[in-house]
Order: sequence, then C-alpha cells, then structure tokens
Amino acid sequence: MLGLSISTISRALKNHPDISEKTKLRVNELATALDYEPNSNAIQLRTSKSNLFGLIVPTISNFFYDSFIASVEEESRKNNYSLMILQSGDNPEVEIENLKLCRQNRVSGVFTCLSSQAVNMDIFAKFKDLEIPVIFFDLVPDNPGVNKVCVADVLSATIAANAINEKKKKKVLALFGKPNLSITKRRLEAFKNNIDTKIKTTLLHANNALEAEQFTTEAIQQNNDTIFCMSDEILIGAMKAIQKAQLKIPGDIAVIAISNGFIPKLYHPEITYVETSGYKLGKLAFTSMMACMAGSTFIQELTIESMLVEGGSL
Amino acid sequence: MLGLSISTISRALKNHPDISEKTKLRVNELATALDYEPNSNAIQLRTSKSNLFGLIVPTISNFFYDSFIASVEEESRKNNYSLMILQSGDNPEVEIENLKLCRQNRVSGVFTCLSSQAVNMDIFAKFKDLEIPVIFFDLVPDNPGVNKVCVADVLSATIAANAINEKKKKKVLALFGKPNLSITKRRLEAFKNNIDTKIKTTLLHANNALEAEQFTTEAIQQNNDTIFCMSDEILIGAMKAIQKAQLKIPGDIAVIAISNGFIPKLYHPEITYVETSGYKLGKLAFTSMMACMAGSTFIQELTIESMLVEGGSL
DNA sequence: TAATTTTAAACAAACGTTTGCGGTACGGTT
DNA sequence: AACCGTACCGCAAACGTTTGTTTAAAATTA
Repeated sequence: MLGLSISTISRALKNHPDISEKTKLRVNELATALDYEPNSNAIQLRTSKSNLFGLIVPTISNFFYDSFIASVEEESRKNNYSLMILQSGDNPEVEIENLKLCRQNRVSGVFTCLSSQAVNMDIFAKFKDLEIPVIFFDLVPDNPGVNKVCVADVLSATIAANAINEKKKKKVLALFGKPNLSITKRRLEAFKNNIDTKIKTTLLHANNALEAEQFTTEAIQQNNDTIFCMSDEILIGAMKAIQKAQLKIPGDIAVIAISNGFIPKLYHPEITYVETSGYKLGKLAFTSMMACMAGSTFIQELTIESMLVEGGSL
Repeated sequence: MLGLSISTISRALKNHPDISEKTKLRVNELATALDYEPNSNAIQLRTSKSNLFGLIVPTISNFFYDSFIASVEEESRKNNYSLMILQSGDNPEVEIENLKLCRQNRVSGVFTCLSSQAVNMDIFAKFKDLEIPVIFFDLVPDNPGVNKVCVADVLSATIAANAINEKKKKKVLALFGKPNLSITKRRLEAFKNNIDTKIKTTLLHANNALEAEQFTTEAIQQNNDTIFCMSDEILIGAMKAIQKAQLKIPGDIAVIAISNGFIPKLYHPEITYVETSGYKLGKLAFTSMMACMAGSTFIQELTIESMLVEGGSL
C-alpha cells in the first residue's frame, strides 16, 4: 500500500536507523490504521526466541501456589514475557507431558517444583542440553547444580520454636506434613533442635487436614497448651478441632503456624505465624530466572527471609 | 540421515497413508532416538491454528478464580490446548494490553471476565472481526450477542432466601458486594424478592471484608439473628465479627453464604452455603468454547445449577 | 510388451517475520 | 568528468513446518 518492501516495513516498525523519519512516520501511521499486530509465531520462529516461560505446579488452586503464580505472572508481563501455566496434579506422567509441552513451545525458561512423588531428575536433563534454564521453587530437589529458590525452612521453624520458648509454654504438639518431603524434614529437624528441652513436645506427621484435626483433638484431651502447624493445610485441621472443642485462643490453647498469612487472618484472634510469602518467592524466582536469561551460568540457591507476624494466638 | 525428504518425514510422523510402513517405522525410530520435538511456532505459523487459549482474570490469587483456572487448565490439557493466563488486576489498561497479547499470540479463543471497572465493550470487537471466540464468565457484560457462562445468581440467592424463610428467622442482615457489579444487582434483587416479608431484613453493600465485619458487628448489637453473605470475601468479614463477639453459631446467630465451599468449611460448625463452583463453571466455560471451536455460531448464555450445602450454621 | 494404474517419495510454495548484503540515487570532492 | 560517501531502501535467504502437485518406479492390466 505504501510502495515499500517488506523489509523496509519491518525496519521502520522497529525504528531502524537506515529508515528515514518520514517513512517511519508513514509506516507507523498505516500500521495503527490497519491495526497491525505482529505474528508472534513468525517472530519466534525466525528469531528462535520465545518470550514465553513455562510454570508447572501440582495445582493452581492452592493458597500458596496461586500467590506464587500471581507474582510470577505480574513480573513476566512487566518484562514482556508470557506465561504458560501447567498443572501436574502430583502425577509424574503428567509432569513429563508438561515438560514436553514446554519444550515444544520453545519456552525460554521453566519454573517448577517437584511433585510430591519421587521424580526422576533425568527428565530435566534435556533442558540442560537445550540450555533452557530451570528454576525450582518451594519443593526443590536435593541435588546440587540446579537453581533453587525456597522459603527459609530452617529459619522459619526456628523462629516458631523460639517464639514458643519465649512464652514459656509447657506442652506442645508440633504438627508436620507429609514425611517424605524435604521441606517437612527440614522444618521438623529445625523445630526439634530449637524447641526448649524443658517443654514437653510431641512431633507428629499429618497427611492432610483431617488427620491434623484428629491429632489436635487428642492433644486437647491431653492438656497440650500449644499447637504448632507446619503449613496452612495443617493449620486448617487444627483450627477445626479447636473450634469444635470451643476453646479460647490463646487462653485455653495457643496456636502458631508457618503460612503465607491468608488463612491465619481468617480467624479471631488472628493466628500468629511465621511468614513464608508465595508472592515474595515468586519475585525471587523471577529475579533468578532473569539472571539466567542474562547469561549467568552461576547456579544459585536462594531463600527468602522469614519473619514472625504476631496475631494474638500465642 | 535417512535419505528422505522433509515432506516424507512430516507425513511419516503423522501416519499419512502415502508413506510405506517400513519408512514410517524407520522415521519414528530415528525421531525418538533423536528426541525430536516438533516446533510449535512453525506449526502454528504454517497452519495458523494455535492450540492456545487466553484466560484473563482480575487476579489469579482468589479462591474462586483459582479453581476456575485449575478447571480450564485441566480440560485444555486433555484436549491438547495450552493456556496463557493473564491478570488484569482490575486495571482496564492492562486488560487491553492483555487482549492485545492474546491477539499477537494468535490464540484460538479467550476466556475472560469483566474487571469491575466499567469496560468498553469495543475492545472485544476485534475478536469478532478475527472470528476468535470470546467466552465471558462470572462477571459478564449485559450485552446480548456474546457467549456467557455464569453462576445462577438469581437461583442461588433465592435458595438462600428460602432457606432462611424456612428457619423462621426474625431479623436478617443481608450483605452484598460492590453495588455496580451486575452479579451483585442480580443477587440482591432475587434475595429481596424472595425473603419472607415478615422477616425484618436489612440489605447492605460492603466493598470489602473489613466493611462486612463492621456491618456485622453493628448487626450483632442490634440483635440480628441471621447474616447472609453474598460472597466469600463478605463471609470472611462477617465471621471475623462473629468470632470477635464470641457468639455461638447457629445458637446466637445463624450464617448462610454463597460460596464455592472452601471458606465455609474452614469453620466449625461449617457454614451452610449455596454452592457456586468455580470448578464447574470452568468445565462449562470450556464446553462452551469447544462448541465455538466446532463452528457453532450459536450464541450461548449458560448457567451452572446451584445447590444448598448444609453446614450447620443456619 | 505396451499401456495403465498404484504406490512411494520428492518438489516447491507458503505461513510472517528478520537481517546480511547489495543496490541506487544524489550531492559533494577532487 | 570521474569518483566517493551517505542515506534509503530492496532482495533473498532463513526459521520449521504443512500440503497440493509432480515424478519415478513398481505393480497391474490388457
């Protein structure tokens, strides 16, 4: 329409110095008039750069992951990246399928956490070959040599234990999640090492909220004065039991949890918790990804700091 | 490597009858040996079919949207589609930006709900021109002629009102969300029309959980015996006030809400609610999308049924 | 055996960009 | 008058597929 070649149009659109200002103006005017929208597929094919990140979680519908995702999406958009989000539902086969999808879509990078099943780390080897950075978050593998961002498990459990120590509690039930997760192991170990030996402490693993509720009910009967919950899921179960028993918090029983804060703030008094923000973790993960994109081959293992948020339940 | 042309490879990989079984075998063997992964960008460029849906929500981190997203993602994957999820954060400019991203990525379809701001429906006109189906969910526009899936607002509010009627309550505070949303208007109207006129009813709009808490506190002082909450956000505020006042549910005060069920089940006794499942809505939205993809130009306006889930709070 | 059909594979164009390289026109220098 | 530099712009190849059309060989038929 302008009597110009395709290459001139291309250059004009991206403000190439070879093109005169006059032409650029004409091209830009017509482009907006015609609602020209560059075809990302063609661009990505030609440049073999995708501006697409893959993000794989066990499930989106989770008070931790959803804020993590929200955070990563926010940063991605700001940096002109798109996000392809995939759920693996704790199913290793789906996880492999999802990783394949990432490769086929030529993602620039992948954020992922391990499904709770033991996954074979070999499935990430191809990404290394293809030089596609992979950032593990939250549930990270033990292997060295991979990029990881996680919450400060040891620190947060230690903070919780110290908070209980300071309140001079006598009898504590400490509830942890699935025993095979490294996150569980680290939190348990740190809690055990830091809780005052004078405090009578019971450590238990609950696989879900219901089990946590049952354990808490028993603990109440045995006159425990404090419940520590490793996660939101555990906290929900514990609170069910406490509400059912109609106990007053913190008078009858004290509660402290590790959480991102949403669930603790639902109750009155609000539950005191050690913050592990999915939002912050997302920001950190993105920073780490951008470092990889910038060519850093330096393997990083980052953690976000934790802090005690006083609610009134301890 | 096999002395075959590219086109033969292409056909062999997709089991084209022109190709002999022997060659197909050779090709497939080498393909797996080489870890061949088709380049989606090239495929999409060539076929101008993207197998990509765009999904725009105000925020991912929300107990309704996250389950909606989870549901749509699940279906998409099953049907060999990928999902590009974008947050608009109730910001119309970001929403326009996100729609542009969808177009540039040549999505096959878009799921979206209106941000609470009044949005100009013109921004969807291009999609109509490009024949890209758009499915509105939850917060849908009033316009006819667009595909919508939503929860049964009128029905669910009616069910809630009737449940209250049956319990012979005397004094009800009914809390609704932001007044400008059509979802609010419909629920309010239906509730007002169905609540027994003998019941003394106060209808109020709360813009957030905190306002809901304040209104509930006042209602408690004025001896209301029942609180109706239009949404989870409102319920959270109301429950804060009730816990603070240390009232017994349902003895001192009864509670009923419209919700997807997650929040109501956090309390003891569990809150009675009229179910509006984001998960089911996601399935429905996807079905509607597939109908569009199959060429149906028939404009649909679908709703998911609601049902009362008895908790023990009424 | 020659003509015809069938089978199997190659050729080539196209999708919408990007980009190295080459070309033209024009004014200015020797 | 011959040359050079600069400013603009076009040509063409390439990215990795798909797919309509051809081609060559093999199999069938007459």
